[in-house]
Amino acid sequence: MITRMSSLFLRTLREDPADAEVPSHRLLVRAGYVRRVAPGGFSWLPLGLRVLRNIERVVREEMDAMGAQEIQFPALLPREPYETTGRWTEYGPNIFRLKDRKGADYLLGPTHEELFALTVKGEYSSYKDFPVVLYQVQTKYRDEARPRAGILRGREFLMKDSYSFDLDDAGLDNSYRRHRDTYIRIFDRLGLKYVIVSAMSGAMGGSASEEFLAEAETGEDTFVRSTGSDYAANVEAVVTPAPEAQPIEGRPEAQVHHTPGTPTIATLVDFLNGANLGRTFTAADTLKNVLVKVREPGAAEATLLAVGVPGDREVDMKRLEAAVHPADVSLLEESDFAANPFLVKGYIGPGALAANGVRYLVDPRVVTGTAWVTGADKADHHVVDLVCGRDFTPDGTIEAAEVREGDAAPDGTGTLVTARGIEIGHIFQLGRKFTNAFGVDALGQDGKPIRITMGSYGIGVSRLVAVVAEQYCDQLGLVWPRAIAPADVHMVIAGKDETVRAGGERLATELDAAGVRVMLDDRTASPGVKFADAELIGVPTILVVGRGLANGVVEVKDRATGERVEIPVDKVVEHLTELVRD
RNA sequence: CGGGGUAUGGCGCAGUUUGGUAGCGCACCCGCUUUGGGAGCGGGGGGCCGCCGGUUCAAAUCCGGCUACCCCGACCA
Repeated sequence: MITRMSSLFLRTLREDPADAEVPSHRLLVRAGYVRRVAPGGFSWLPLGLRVLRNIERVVREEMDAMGAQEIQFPALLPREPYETTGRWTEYGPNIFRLKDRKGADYLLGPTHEELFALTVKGEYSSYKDFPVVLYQVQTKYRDEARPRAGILRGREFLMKDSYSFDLDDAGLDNSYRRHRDTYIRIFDRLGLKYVIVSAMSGAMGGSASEEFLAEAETGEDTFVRSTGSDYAANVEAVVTPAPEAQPIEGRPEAQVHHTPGTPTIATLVDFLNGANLGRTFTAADTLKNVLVKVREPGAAEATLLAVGVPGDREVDMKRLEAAVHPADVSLLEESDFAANPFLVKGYIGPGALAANGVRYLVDPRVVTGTAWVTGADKADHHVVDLVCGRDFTPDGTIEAAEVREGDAAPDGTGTLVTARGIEIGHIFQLGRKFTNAFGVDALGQDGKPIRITMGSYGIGVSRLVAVVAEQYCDQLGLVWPRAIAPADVHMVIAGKDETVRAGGERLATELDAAGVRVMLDDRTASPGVKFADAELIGVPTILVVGRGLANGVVEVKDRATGERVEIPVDKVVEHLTELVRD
């Protein structure tokens, strides 16, 4: 195919759009790939649509290769199935709802688990039909509170979502594994730098959910990686290595000290170090007990939960929430302290918690035999050398302490460093939540119904355009990987000389005949404009046909490396055909 | 929802303090020249200055109200 820039629906911008911050947004707008229509809503212009379609093609090829079958649901959906699963309410303000002329409720699909489950229920009913994997590439709608960063987070976006249906857990594991392998192939073909992180804490089951995060400074997700291995995880999923339990014998007795004016860890440590106790204390020697209220879904009342973490660390609310999911967490208010007088603010200790039946979960570093400085449940008093397993016994451990750079990696290979990423894929063993809601069964060999188990798997297709742009760009513009580039070769005709123009045209025709996708800059603009646009647009190979033609050579420039070589005209088709094939 | 900012031609901006017939660059159209790194000269088209109301002889500019958008945070996967 030859794309003539003289008639291509394209206008590049010399300046950055004022409202674009992140590189992908800036460049995709400047290079004329997308235009903003509404907050979180973009139109795809010819070049952008090509890249989007190319990414779709890669996704479809790999999904088809794993045996998934493509179907397509409407984006406009009736309320009822979402009412059945409770998500009409659960989604809150995050879905677009609308009414038809009769007043019936509809929504614009944010995701389609309900429809897939219902469709399988409607068509299949024998164990012989399973397993089956269905997918669609569909426009999704979410009423994001704050769309941002161009097409990285929009309110309308293109997503590939697939769903597996299996008879048993082993089948689900297998479907999950196959999706994981397929996703790796897709993201590798797109040339992305990414990590696979566990999306849930260990307590909820290891491989039940993983996220694919593309590395990008502009990413919204923080994850950690090990300096010594491939280990990577969401901060919420980091498992703290527990130290060995220590012998209790020989530990000094616990002693209560009068520690006036020490409601914070810093003031306490200062006080202890000035109290002639014969040793030096640090914040890590103290045990900070933070009280929260936890409300289980559907429960009317919240219950108290005490979380004990080493005093040198904050409680990370996101980690705490992930650890108690699906329950809600909230901080205590003054009225809660008033209602529970045994909670002495700033001086809460394990003693009062146990005496009053408050569930007490501690950081995994708090193991049997470790000694702590903590609250004595009395204003201005702390207890020193309170030994875990002797003087107090927690109800269990919880991953709630903040994760910091330099912490030991859970796999013991090195230390953790933090990085930022953009979620590009998510694979998830859903289990029977939706099949239970709709009663999706298959009749087994023995004539008894088998409840089907589901997996759900998503790829943000439109987001990938921006993610690739984010990872492949430089000062001058975009630099597309060949697999998804809008063309293979961007030919700049430099000069108005009629023989140069004719030579370029002839070459373009030959390249086209050889199966090379050519973007032909046949505009009358000056050479500087054409070179700048070629670099901005980011086709992987730039071919300059100009003054060299008189000597029988043209120039081939690699957009990524900037490297340029002169090639004899009669060799250029062969040369470029090889390049494209690689 | 909290904090900050912005709103003037397709894009990027000045003009608002101190009210007086809306301007610059890019892009676009015409002519001549130019053609290997965002050309030059000349001529031209295009704007209810976000919206509503007020003050005034006169409002982009002053006053009141509203709305939209951007950024940070909260929220969201």
